[in-house]
Amino acid sequence: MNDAFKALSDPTRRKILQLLKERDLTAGEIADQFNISKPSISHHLNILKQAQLVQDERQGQNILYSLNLSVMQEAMGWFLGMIGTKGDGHDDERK
Amino acid sequence: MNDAFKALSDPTRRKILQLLKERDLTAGEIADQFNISKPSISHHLNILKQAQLVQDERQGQNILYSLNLSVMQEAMGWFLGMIGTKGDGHDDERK
DNA sequence: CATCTAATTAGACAATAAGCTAAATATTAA
DNA sequence: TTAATATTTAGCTTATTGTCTAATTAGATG
Repeated sequence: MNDAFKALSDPTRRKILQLLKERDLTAGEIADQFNISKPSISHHLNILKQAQLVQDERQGQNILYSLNLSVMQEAMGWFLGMIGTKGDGHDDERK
Repeated sequence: MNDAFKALSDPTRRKILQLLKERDLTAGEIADQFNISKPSISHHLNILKQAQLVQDERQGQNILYSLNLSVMQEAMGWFLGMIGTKGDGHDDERK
């Protein structure tokens, strides 16, 4: 979960996720969208993979990346908890 | 928005936000919850303030911090967009 | 005004992270 | 098996970040 937040803190990685939202892409197709060297993109992809935000699958010469939404949903749960009723779970706010 | 994601990437700062969810706290009260020096906490608070995730208000000798949920809601919007229908907005997926 | 408390600012330092080039691995194809 | 393509791994450099101590600012109080 901490890995996910760390991974999401980089704008390049967030953009990669947005690209993968449209469709699955190979490492090369992803790299083509950025002015960043392929090894650097590979590194970003690895960080996203560690955080379980993406999955990869070799398809012949290519490696196809796809979104893994389950961790993203977890992260969203964190926000929901944060936005929920102020003070929930501790103080007694009943009227 | 990028500042918000950056701010959220640190576990100490996320914990600060969770404390503030329960109730508004002074800088000192926040610092008391951590094994980290006051200046370091002050720095974290400043990052949260830059990201507009918290607000501060001086009250006499103390400075009271409180959550600002609007940016958090924006960030959650990002997740909602990500979790929404795959490929939305670009490919034609009508059946 | 002198002093005490609360909090921040300044400056230093070690660890982390993002980027690059060059080299290595894996797969396909000639 | 040699060559070509796709991707990753290794190693390095620079920038950013989290932490600390010491010094400063701001308000409250004797």
